[in-house]
Amino acid sequence: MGRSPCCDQDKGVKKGPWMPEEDDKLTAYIDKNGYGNWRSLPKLAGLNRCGKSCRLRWMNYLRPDIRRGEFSDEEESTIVKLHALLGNKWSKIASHLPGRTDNEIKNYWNTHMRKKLLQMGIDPTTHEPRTNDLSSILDVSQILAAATSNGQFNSNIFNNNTALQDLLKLQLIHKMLQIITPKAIPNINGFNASSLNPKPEPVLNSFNTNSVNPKPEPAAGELNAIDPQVFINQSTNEDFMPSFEDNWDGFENNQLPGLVTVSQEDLNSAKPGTSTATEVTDQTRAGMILGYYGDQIPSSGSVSVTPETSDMNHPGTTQHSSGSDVLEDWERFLDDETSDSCWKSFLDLTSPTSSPSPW
DNA sequence: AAGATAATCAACCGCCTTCAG
DNA sequence: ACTGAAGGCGGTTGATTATCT
Repeated sequence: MGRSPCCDQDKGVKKGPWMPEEDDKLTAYIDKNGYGNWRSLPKLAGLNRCGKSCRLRWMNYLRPDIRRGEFSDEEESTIVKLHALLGNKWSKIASHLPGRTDNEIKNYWNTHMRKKLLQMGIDPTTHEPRTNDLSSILDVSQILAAATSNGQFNSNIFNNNTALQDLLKLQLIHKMLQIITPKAIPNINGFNASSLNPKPEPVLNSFNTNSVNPKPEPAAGELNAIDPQVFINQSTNEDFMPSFEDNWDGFENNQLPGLVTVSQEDLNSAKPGTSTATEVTDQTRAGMILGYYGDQIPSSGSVSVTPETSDMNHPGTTQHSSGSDVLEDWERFLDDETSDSCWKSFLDLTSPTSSPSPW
């Protein structure tokens, strides 16, 4: 026969918030005896609680190695990247953040980081640009036109302008995808400055630009006359972002690294309107992440450079083979602090040399 | 100042996997 | 090999606190 029931004495066990005395009892018991059998622990510790409840309380709040307080930029960065890779695998994400619990990370994600990504125009579930609101993403050429008045690039507009930096990154990613699959990724022609205002979002899937942006859009002809100060003034994201100038040299000299492709199947599954959160598999997600965030393909495992299948228009394009190894490779890549490149510092939002960091 | 609304987060619920019997 | 409890996990709830009107 199997074991006896865990909480068959559940009738009458206390629920709800823990009292300090209960915490003391649980801590004292575990300090003295350790834990191993949560089922029998409450009785032995003199607690009228379910074993599960004791475990949760200990794991999430009483453990001595728990780290409380604000999440650092570095922690945010790790969470974003791991969430992009793993999805809502909070315990796995927590294992990369010493002292943080899955519950805390989950709460933090749902209350803070989801909003942040939405404000940046990124779908927090898929980590893709929200292509059903592409009008909110600027065309990089227009930004550059605004920044190069008098024929000279004015890098000052990028300083302390985190929203603009976000948009530049998004735009670059978008252009990459356009190059890879021009049919799947529509052009971005419209621009609405008011959409830069972080606002509470309506239901994501029924997002309607007009519903959030009551102001009239500028005429098409006005696009090239955008005053950069508009963006600066409208930016309310005052935290994070490495300096754009740190990454500008290579970009300015057209020294972008080779693009990273994903399979057509991956891209098809990621097309707007054809994929849902549950339909995006880990492998697809890994492929998209490699395309979005990475230029450095892990040297081992299933990922390899395959020139014969690469886009000849974009030397250096690499292709990954699908497989669960990709996830492991990518995890190793995330842990590899020695990797460094234009893309890493540009798209990797946690450049350790830049502080503060967005994530 | 008071009520309404939004944000936060501790804790519960129920499902899934592992493993003891 | 099978059964079923224990442990683990992710989704959700609801109480509390903060902010807005």
